[in-house]
Amino acid sequence: MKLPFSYYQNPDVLFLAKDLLGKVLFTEIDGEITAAIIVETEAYFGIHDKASHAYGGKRTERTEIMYAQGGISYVYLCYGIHHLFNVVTSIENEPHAVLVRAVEPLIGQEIMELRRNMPSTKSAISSGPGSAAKALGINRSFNKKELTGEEIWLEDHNIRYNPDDIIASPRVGVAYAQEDALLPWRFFIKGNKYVSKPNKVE
DNA sequence: AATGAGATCGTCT
DNA sequence: GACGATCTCATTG
Repeated sequence: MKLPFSYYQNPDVLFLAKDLLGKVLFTEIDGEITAAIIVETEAYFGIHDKASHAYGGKRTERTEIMYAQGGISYVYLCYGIHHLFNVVTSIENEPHAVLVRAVEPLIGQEIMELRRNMPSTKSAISSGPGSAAKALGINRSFNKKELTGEEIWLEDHNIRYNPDDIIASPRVGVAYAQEDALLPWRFFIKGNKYVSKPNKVE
């Protein structure tokens, strides 16, 4: 059930960003399990991607984890408020990553409702990278965790989408990346209500 | 429905 | 000292 470490070693981050759609992201915190289906992702293409924190081969204390081999989490604080969860992918020294931008609550919805202070029927409960992470209880302490561990992991529940229902569009909030901001490296499930607002076209 | 501003802090220059 | 891979709420731009 749990996705094996080898799954994340795939060097094709664009493939993985699409393939992660439909996979189920679990967290266990103080014995409380929550899980949600990934319905929106973005690929960050290592050192050649102006939108990536690792652009140009930049290595800092924060970005170092992106250079690890795939199968580790990269969680960082954005705008001083939100924790954004990424899946580090590919081989060592190839700092590819996939940002999880939206999830559909599956297990432990009552717990997510408490964390987000809203009913799980509202799409805003886990729409957008900051909200999705918060619904699953992901904060900075989840940085650099093995995704095959006991605190955070992914499972394949055999949820499959029709290729026609997977939409590719430009990534959100990366205007500073100039021409790379136009690359269609955001992937989401057509019609899924938890997909985040920007450019939500069908 | 759309727009705008404020919140808030770790990281890097 | 400046700046975000954002979200929410208030206003009506």
